[in-house]
Amino acid sequence: MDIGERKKRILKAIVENYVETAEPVGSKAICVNLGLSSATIRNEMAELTQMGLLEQPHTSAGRIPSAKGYRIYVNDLMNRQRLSLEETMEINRALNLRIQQLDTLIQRAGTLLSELTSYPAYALTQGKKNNVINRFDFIYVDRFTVIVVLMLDGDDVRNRLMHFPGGLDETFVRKLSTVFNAAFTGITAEDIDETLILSCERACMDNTGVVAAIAGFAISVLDESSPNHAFLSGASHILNHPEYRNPDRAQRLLNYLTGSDMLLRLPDPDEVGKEPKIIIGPENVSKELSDSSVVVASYELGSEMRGIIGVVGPTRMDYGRVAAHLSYIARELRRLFIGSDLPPPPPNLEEGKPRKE
Amino acid sequence: MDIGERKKRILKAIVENYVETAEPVGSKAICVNLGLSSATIRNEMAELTQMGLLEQPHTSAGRIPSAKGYRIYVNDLMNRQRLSLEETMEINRALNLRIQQLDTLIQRAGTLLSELTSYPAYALTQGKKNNVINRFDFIYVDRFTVIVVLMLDGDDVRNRLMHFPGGLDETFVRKLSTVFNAAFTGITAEDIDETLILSCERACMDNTGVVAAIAGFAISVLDESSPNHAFLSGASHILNHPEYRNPDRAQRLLNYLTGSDMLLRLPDPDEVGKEPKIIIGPENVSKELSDSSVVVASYELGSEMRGIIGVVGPTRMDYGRVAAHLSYIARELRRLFIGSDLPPPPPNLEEGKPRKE
DNA sequence: GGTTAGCACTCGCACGGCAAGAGTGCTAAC
DNA sequence: GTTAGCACTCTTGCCGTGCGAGTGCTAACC
Repeated sequence: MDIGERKKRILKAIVENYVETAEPVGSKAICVNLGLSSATIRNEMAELTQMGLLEQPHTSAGRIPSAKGYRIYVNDLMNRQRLSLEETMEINRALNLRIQQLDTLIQRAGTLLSELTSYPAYALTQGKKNNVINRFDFIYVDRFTVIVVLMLDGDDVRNRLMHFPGGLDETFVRKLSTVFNAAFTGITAEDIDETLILSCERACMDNTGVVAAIAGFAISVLDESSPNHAFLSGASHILNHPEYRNPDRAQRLLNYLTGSDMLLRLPDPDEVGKEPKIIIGPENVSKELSDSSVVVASYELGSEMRGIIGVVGPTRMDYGRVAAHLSYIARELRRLFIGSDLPPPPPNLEEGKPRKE
Repeated sequence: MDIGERKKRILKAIVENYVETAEPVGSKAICVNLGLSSATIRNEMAELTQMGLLEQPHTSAGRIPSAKGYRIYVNDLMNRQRLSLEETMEINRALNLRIQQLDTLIQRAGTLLSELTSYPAYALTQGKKNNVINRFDFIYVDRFTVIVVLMLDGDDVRNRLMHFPGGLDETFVRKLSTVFNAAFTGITAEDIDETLILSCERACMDNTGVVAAIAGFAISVLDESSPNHAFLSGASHILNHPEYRNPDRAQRLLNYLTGSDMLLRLPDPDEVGKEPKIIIGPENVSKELSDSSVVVASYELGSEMRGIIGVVGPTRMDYGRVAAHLSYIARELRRLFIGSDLPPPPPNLEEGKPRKE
């Protein structure tokens, strides 16, 4: 859409004024900044309204930007903001704490994003599907107890302590190790069936269900090893914004955000670039968000984990500010991961050597 | 406090009417049910007000129960409610799904409680502090990679895959195993200090930091092994209740409930019995809850995990109904745990043998 | 003496009218 | 093309009013 230079300046002024005040913007409010009389602005406003970039709540009120107006603002008019030194310092400080779990890091990033922007933030982790078993190890604890250690693709390691009231001896456990490593490595959940388990039982000469129990553990690990989590932070922030002073509207959004199927509705990391993507009001696919906006970016932590992180707020959102924060946090996540002296493939979500700090 | 029989009946009627309608209760509203004239009720009401069991928002309004009034209602007057068959069935259905993680089970119980009562529910898990190491095992993967498996008290097992770019051979790993099992078992986080690590390094003849890295892992496991989690469900339910239609008040409670220090402020399971404990308005220690009530019970899942589960809502809460639900869910959690054919000490949060279903 | 009918009184609340203020669209002059 | 001026519209806050719910008190009643 090609609109004149002056119209752009007016639209920009209206958006920024409205974002700040949450009140419809009248012609007088912006005429001083633009060096034009209010009448001129009114004429332009009328045209911008005709073009669908502005809306008028009622005849004698000022204008507010439409979704289309925001879109043009975001695409062409918005100043790319940079964070102040203090802000970047704050982010660094909050994220650089010794983090044990990648999950926790992401959750903290979400909380931080929410605190900095005063909007609810969500962070989605999408664990890599390490659905291939690389090796089995069995630790013989005592006659009734064995620890089964399963190594998966992506250097993920899982264990389970298992009790077998029937008792078993070390020779049998060694046998188990041989058999399972031969039969169960390089396979996926679908490959494990009755036949495979039966053949293992025969190979181990087991009729006590030990083999079946271990196979069950393997299946459950393969099944659960796409640990998608969604973290929501600062949901109550929406109550600060006048558009959600209406409790019903606030509740609708809150319900949507905390709904159990949230995970399914979040965009796929593939669809979201590393740079913040801004989705304005009706551009959202889910109608519950049709009067809210979303700013979202994807992150990737090595081969281990990826996901998206973003904020949700009213369409009247300070997109520039939010995008700047989000962009910085996403970049920082990446840097933290690559820049840390983690060994390249991070062992089981934690670092292998103490980190220098 | 000894109040007359008739006053009790009146108080009970007022509480129940108020819980239902959320409106101050006038003398006429309850006179038919009690078979007394409104004037008589008025006289009694005046006395109950004098005694501090009722309150009057303003002169020409009805009465609402005071915190003291609720307390007497809860202690003496409330009918113990039982759940309907459908309700118990619903609970059973929701909880009996195949649960992999105890954490998930508790979280689901919280969500269920929230859905059934229409109040926010929180569930706190307080993992047993297994802060003693029982044994070390080392699995030699390749020249640069070792999996360290740590067995803790309470049959908890942790592992970590570690990369050592310097490389190490199998003999050295066996040495590590001997040394660590000798020096590091039966100790707590405080026992691990520079001296201990140095002596291990000497014993292993290690100057590459491998020993230090493994000790670091041990410390981090000991530190983090009190996995307390707090789950909050259905927070947005509060917006349904007229007392929280005021967004500021709603936000205050929401902020409190989602605040990061929530864990610290929840009562200790020891202080809470298995039967629902009802804490009314100002009886709450934290002033943020002074106009809200809490109904809470503790649960215990074997030696593995315990915690509390409860709901938060306005003082005008249907205590009988909430207590009935909470009581049933807490009992069901216990039954699920004991009744399942988990081996008595459940191995690492999961079952050791496939469960019959 | 406890209970009840009656009545005056209080107070919150919803309603309607009114004035003020903000903002517009249009016209005419620059 | 720009701007000053003006009539018009519409919201908002305010005030007074009437209504209704509910009370407290008194006097009669059982």
